[in-house]
Amino acid sequence: MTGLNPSQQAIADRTEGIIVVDAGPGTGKTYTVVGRYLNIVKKRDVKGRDVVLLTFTNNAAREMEDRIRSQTVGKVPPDVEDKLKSIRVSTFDAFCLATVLDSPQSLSDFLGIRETLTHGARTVEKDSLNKIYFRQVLDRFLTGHAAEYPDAAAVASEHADALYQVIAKLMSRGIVPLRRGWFGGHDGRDLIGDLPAVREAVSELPSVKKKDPLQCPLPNPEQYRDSLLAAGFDLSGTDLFPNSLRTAAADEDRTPLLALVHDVYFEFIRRSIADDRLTFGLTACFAFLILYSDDTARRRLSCRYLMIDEFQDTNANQLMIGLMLLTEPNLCVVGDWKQGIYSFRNATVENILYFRERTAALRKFLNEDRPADRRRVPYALGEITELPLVENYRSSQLIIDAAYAALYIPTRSDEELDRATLDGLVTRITSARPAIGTATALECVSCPDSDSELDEVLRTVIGYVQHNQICEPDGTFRPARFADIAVLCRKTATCRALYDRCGTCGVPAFLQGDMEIMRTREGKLVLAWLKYVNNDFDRWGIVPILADLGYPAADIRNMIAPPDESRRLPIPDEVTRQRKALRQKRRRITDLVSSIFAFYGLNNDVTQAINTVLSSSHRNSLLTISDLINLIENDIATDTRYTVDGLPDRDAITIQTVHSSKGLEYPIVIIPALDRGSFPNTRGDTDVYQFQPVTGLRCRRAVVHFAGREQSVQPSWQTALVNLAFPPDRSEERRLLFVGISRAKQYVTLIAGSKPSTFFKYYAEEGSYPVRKAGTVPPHCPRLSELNQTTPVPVVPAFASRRRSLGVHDILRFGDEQENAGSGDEVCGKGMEYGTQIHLLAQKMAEGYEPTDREKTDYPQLTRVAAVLADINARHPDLICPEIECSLPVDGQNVTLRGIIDLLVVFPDHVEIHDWKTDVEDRFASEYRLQLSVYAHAAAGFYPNHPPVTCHLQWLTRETTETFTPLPPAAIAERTGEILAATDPAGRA
DNA sequence: GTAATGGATCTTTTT
DNA sequence: GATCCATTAC
Repeated sequence: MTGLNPSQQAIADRTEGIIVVDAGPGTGKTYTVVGRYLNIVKKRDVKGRDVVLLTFTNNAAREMEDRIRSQTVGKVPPDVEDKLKSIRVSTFDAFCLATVLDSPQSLSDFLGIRETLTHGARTVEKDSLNKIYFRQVLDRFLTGHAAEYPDAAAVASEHADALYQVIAKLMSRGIVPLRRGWFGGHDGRDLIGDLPAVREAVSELPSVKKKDPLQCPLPNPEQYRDSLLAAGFDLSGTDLFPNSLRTAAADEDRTPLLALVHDVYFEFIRRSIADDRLTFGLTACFAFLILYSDDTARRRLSCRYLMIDEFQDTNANQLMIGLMLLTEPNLCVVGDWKQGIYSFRNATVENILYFRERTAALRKFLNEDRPADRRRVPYALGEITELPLVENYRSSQLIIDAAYAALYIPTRSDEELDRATLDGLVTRITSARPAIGTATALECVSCPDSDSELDEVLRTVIGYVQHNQICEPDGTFRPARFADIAVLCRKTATCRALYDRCGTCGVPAFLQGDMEIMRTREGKLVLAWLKYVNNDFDRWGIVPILADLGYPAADIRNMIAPPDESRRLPIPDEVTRQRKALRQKRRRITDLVSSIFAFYGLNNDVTQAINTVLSSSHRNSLLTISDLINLIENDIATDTRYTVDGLPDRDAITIQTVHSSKGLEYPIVIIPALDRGSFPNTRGDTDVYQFQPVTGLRCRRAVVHFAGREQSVQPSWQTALVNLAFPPDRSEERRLLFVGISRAKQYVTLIAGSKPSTFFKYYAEEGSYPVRKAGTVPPHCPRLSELNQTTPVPVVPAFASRRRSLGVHDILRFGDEQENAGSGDEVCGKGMEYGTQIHLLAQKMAEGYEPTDREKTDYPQLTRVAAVLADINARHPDLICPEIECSLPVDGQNVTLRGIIDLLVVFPDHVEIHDWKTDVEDRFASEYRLQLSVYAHAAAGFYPNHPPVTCHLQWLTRETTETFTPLPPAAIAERTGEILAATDPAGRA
């Protein structure tokens, strides 16, 4: 490969041995990895299968593979091209899942569990569902065993989520419960921690200067009064022996806690295996255990060369997997500890920072029980070479230096950072973009309050677009566009607020990442209109609508509830007219929602997402407006997030979190809300269960027994005291700022509100960066208010090129007979709740669940479900898959249909689609046939050989099955076209 | 002058 | 719960 710079070339050329690559931002990491990969594959004695490349995201894996292909097709000898057919590039998750499904028996053998995972094992990605599942496991377990750990069980049942989290943390470190005792973590000793070190740290806490009576280093000692008294400390005198208190905290007896965590953890694993239910964490942990315990499986999956990308995002478990995978010491890890921002996912930058020590220790652990000829890591680590990438092809030197400065800023006034240590860890990089010249700056803007902060962001955006020049890779300049600008926020809430402001001010923007879309302006407008349309008497539903239209608060009050009738104002015509129009659509929900957005001229990423969510939420039952209102309110209440994928197909700024900006680059970056408490976030760990190698496993809550047999769960003074001696590490916040600033090529604006954080103050006060006055308009820049009027709102061009996503239900027609919904065609006349419940139970039954008698009584249709499932099982299918999402691109239309198949059954020679229908009558049968046909064609697409697919309408109430072959794709395309013509605003125009 | 104290304010990130 | 900051105490 040509075009590699010397530091890149050195890495690509060193194909053997163990290499740690420090790849700073914008240094051409992917390029180098691909070059190195090809150099390895070109070797005569290397087969395609010998090389493995592991990444974290599907995108990264795909990009690596694409780049490898594009650089080789027709450019390398045929034998090399041949090797690339067996290329092994995958994500950690995918690799681990394959490993687990490869040898499920070894896993059960190792753990001593009777049950085994089957090929039908499914990964549940949604963490909220996993927490619910864990809670069930915990509750069931405690029912029989709570008495064995009296106090610990009481705390656990109150804090199931926290227990789940700490167990996930243990998994990521390869600490696993065996039937007896622990595996990994020095046979569980890590859970106790390094007691001498804890004792010493606690005893070195600053001496007590505070007044009596509680001579105790704890802040707010009063809240521990009860537990200290219960623990036998004498609080009567002025002198409370601080030293004995300290030792007692360090040496707290945690035997019951450890026993409980062990047993619940083991039970969670056992039940997950029995239920064929995986999480990301379990899969990774299981893959590790299989590679550890099954020599054959390890050899089968092994490789001679391994490269791991984004190595700063790995955890101990993944590093061990990597070490065991290799048969030779040819490991290349690539990453940048300065961009390690995923500790909440249990990643640890120590893997790359202290690579030498960690690999040596892990290798020792993995080999210690084995003779020399049967080692799991069968090679010596040998020399470990550290090779940095030092040339940055993205940013100006000014930006690079500003980013590096972030790593040295204290997060609170008394935090002391050791400059020398940091200097030792930091590899400096230099800008290789001289063409940028002086067209680069970092400026600071301080605002009086957080509301004007949003305006300031927009003002800054407009200033950039009007005045700044962007340096193209070839060195030429052109005027800046909206699309050159990214606003990177610490919190999603800020992203959302900003997006809303862009909407009202007419600045084109798209929101990226997982967002609480129901809390956006769009979401709130839908909710307000639905309420207003749904209920004549809900006068207050109209308030947000009027406010959004810009009516003054006083006028609104006089429209809704005037202090006296003489002041009453009429509801504006535009609103009543719209309400009337919407009321006529109240039976066509999707149409209704689209009309609401059309009223505002809104058609964007968020409206798309809301449309998809709302239309896919109704299943075969019909959705009422009340159902939708409930759904939205529930989503708001539970902070539900949905993925908004904005395609940058128009000139708009990007709004996203700093986290999701990793790996991306923009000419201009604005980082707002550098406010105290927010960025850096100073909220400490409040998880009830905590685990760190030094302090071990501890719990922040304890049961306090009062004299009179009463008891209650209170903060644990022991844990509080220990934590006081180990202040929280906020270096990740610095790295986050590093990531944010280093996304920029030329310009950065930092914005803070009335209480700027230490981060902001550093740049504004200590650096030599320009400070712009808030509210002042940059020269030549029109005032925002003027801009509001002169810029046509909305600045939303047609979305013709955009691929639309429709729910399958959107293309179904249920006719106007639905006016009678609730009496006739609504599922058994019992509403959506009923139908949803049956689907939920049917799903669980397909997974082996036996409904309770109560459920059988409440839902008589379940008998039919059981019969259908029994029939399916009797025919020995390869796979039964309930509730699987599918999507079908429609030929000739720029549309993808999405839906959820109730039950997908795979046989060796054909595939069946089953759908539960609870309708009393079959009047919608033809629509349902269309629905299942969509599923059928989507399912056929899963399989490369396109097996024949049959559809089965399961009429549960009528106790019949209707089997048919799917309608042709043309029928689906025709209907989709009709629906689009009727609802697409562009089509009408 | 320093040290203690109370009040106000903030409260994530998601393959 | 952690942090900063203004106020109070001496």
